[in-house]
Amino acid sequence: MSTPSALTTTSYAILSLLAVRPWSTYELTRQMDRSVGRMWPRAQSKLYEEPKKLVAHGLATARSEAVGQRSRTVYSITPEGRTALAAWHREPGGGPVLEFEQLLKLSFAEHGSRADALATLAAARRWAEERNVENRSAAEAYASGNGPFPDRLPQNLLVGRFLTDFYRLVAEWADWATPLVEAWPEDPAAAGADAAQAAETARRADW
Amino acid sequence: MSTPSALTTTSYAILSLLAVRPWSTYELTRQMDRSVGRMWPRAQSKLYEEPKKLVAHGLATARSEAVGQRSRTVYSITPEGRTALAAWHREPGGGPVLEFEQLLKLSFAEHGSRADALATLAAARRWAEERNVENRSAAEAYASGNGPFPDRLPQNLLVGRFLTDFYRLVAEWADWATPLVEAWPEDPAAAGADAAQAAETARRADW
DNA sequence: TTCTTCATGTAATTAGTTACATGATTGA
DNA sequence: TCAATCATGTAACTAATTACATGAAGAA
Repeated sequence: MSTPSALTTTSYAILSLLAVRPWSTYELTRQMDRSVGRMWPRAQSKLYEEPKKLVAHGLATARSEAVGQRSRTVYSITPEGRTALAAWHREPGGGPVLEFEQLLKLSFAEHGSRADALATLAAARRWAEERNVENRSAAEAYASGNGPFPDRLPQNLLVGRFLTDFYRLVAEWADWATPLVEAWPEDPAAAGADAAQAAETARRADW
Repeated sequence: MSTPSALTTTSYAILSLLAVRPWSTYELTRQMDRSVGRMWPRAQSKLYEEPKKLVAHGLATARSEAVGQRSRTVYSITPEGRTALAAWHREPGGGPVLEFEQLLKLSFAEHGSRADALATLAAARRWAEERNVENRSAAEAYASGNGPFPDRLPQNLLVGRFLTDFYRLVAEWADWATPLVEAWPEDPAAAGADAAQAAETARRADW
């Protein structure tokens, strides 16, 4: 039996959840969908693999429960797991990494039509609206004291504010960009520059 | 010889660059560092692989140039490549995907110390500052009409505004969060909720 | 009783990263 | 002429995704 592969940020994300309380794998996938996935998105199947690694490292234990005929696995953190988490928090941690395909397309809008660019902007706007719907419910629940894990409110506030402002940023950016693109000619390759907006953007970068 | 694997967003990112002008692979890596990498970050080595795939698909051609004793490869887009790009622009495109390890850590700050959390916030602040330095230069160059590819200014304006506002968001968020965390007790697990800030966050999600 | 959705997991594939290697160029 | 940096590329590895499979529970 070889040594298990090194822990990744994804491992620590799951270990962090286990430090709150024990979860079954399926419950972990739900949490990823809702909370952790907003800042560390991963596919479901990962969440069935990573806990096994945690167990191999001695940072978690697995318990099998019966649900009808089939079984499910519930994971719990160990004291060694808590030690590992504390060590992780002492390390720097990476800044935001953004992947934004729609922005990539707009960046090369001259190879598509103006209508394509407008559709892309509309999709980005919708994305922000959809994300904000659940986000708003969560924020309101917390504000009225009805959120889950009320003792974790101070931490959730930090996350909630960032995401709230991020969704807002996307929506406001799309609203700002749409009239600009509407003013383009049919062929974006022939679009002219908006000097005022370029100057304004430079001004906003000056802080 | 089997059919080459399907094109990914990364393929189209590179194809988009080739549509602007031919580039050597190394030049492509520079562009990724500077421009495209801000919204579609990929490792250098990818940029040596993907163009080969484009050639296999007939979307680009490779030409070998001599540089002293060694050779370098310069890639150009084909008419089929331009057609493929146009088709790509007609498809929806994904919304922003954010990976933010520092935020993940703060989200579970109760498993570290208050000092850890403050260090993480400071690192996020620095990250935003560093990104903004180059970003500001680019914005100012464009605003004064000295940017590269001046005919692409309208597109670059859309990207530039988003990134400018994003870096600003990170910095302002860190500035907002720091005094909150400073007010925590030594052990973040014992921190109390700031009801006013929770209410304000809910308000900001209301649009 | 059948259909749908919830719940649980595995297998195959791949996109992407890290690490390595080395020639060319330039400036001290 | 040596060191450092720029430039060019390959190989090995793995984290992550997509696709698949199937049992349980509840609704119609």
